[in-house]
Amino acid sequence: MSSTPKHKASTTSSNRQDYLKAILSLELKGAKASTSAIASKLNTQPASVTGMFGVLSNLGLINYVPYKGAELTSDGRIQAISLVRKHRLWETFMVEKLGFKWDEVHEVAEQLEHVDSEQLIVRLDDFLGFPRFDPHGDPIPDSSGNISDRRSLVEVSSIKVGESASIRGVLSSSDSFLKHLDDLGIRLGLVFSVIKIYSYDGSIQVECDGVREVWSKKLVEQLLAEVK
Amino acid sequence: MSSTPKHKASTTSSNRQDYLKAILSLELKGAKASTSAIASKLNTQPASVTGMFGVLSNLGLINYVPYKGAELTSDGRIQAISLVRKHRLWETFMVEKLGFKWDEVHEVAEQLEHVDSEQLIVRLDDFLGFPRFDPHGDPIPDSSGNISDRRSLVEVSSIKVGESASIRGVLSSSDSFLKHLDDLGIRLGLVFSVIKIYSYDGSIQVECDGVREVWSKKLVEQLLAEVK
DNA sequence: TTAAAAGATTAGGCATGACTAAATAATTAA
DNA sequence: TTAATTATTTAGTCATGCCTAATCTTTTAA
Ligand SMILES: [Mn+2]
Ligand SMILES: [Mn+2]
Ligand SMILES: [Mn+2]
Ligand SMILES: [Mn+2]
Repeated sequence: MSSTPKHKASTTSSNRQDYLKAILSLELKGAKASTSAIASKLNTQPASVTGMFGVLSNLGLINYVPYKGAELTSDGRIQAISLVRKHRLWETFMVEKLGFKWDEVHEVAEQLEHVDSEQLIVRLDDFLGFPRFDPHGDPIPDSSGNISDRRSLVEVSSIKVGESASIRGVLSSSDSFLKHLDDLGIRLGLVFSVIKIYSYDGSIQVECDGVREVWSKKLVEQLLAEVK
Repeated sequence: MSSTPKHKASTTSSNRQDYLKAILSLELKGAKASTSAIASKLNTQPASVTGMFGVLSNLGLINYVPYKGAELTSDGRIQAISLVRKHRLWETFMVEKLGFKWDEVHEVAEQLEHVDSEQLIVRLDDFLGFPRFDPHGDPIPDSSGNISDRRSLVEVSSIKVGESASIRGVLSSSDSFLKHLDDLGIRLGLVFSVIKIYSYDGSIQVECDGVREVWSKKLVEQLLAEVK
């Protein structure tokens, strides 16, 4: 039992961690981490971001030039990537082990990612079988911070006849879509092979567990898979 | 992604939750929640506790009379018990699913307990099979806040010949003790029956999975079990 | 090339919680 | 019953972060 400031004096508060993560996500998109961009991502005000940029800069986590935005230093990048790793592992845990839907886990992971324990993540990763992608198809950085390329996942609609693949993620999280997946028994990790492609309407015939089914074009355009 | 104050405006900050939990733990021991007692539990100063007592009192979570200490209101009690429930479920998760030792989980649970999601706990409880005791033998409050009596656990040393029981907790968390349990293959949930009690040295012969072993007096005095 | 618009920073505050030192109650011992 | 000791509260600060309004900079458009 201990009050908040004591919970293992982590180097960086959960607040600051979220800023680093927000900066990383912009950098990965090739966008500049301006105060207004970060403010809108974090639901805060540009003036507050300016203040935090000063703090993070003093901590050596970003390079900040007034009016020019922020860039992660290698220290800051390491922390941001570690946060992303935790976030995605927790999302995977919630979906794979606790039975949450793909669209229900983000907010909670946003909290869980800040739990400070190296061992917890090492063991969680192991428990989950070292997953490489989260339930949304986003890559999970490994313990050294390497992020595999999301592009190694493809839309199911682009898989060739005869190829086998496993479902790894989704591009939409609408209720109706997730419900439809449920109805069809399509879940993360499902292995299937493409038997036939119907050019008439873009639907495809697949085989899963020895059973053949047809998936519509609309469906397979929203599904991500890893080809074997 | 969102900055701390946004993480789902929980009614009570994690800080305040820890205060409520500290007060509960004193009340359960029949002790008074004085500012100095709470301060020492939370590693803070009595003056800080006085301040927080004012806040919690205004929120209707405690009754506070200056110089007389604090008492939980029924609202405060509900919140404190809910926190204890989360804490113990997370400890159980870490030990049973992630393979942590019994003495390694408290600090991390101290953080995890503050993750704010009703569903997360409902599903975690289910995933764990609705455990009634945590790895330390402490009862896990159910979702209505009922706490079963810890006294329904007994020291293994007090079990009669012919009775069956399952290991539910420990009274010590010393490294050497936990290591010894490991060596003997004694783990949470292990089912055994008492075959013989040796009055000479207080050791007992037990049968687990059809195999007979002898456990020393020192060992069985530190082990808690639930008799069938 | 300059004026308006958009973007960013500073200034001045506020809320939460913590800390130290000083003042005040409540206990305990004489 | 009084004096000393111990416990608690108050007063005055500090650090984090957030907010609004005002004041720059930088861009964009005339
Ligand atoms: Mn997410
Ligand atoms: Mn977060
Ligand atoms: Mn806690
Ligand atoms: Mn415990």
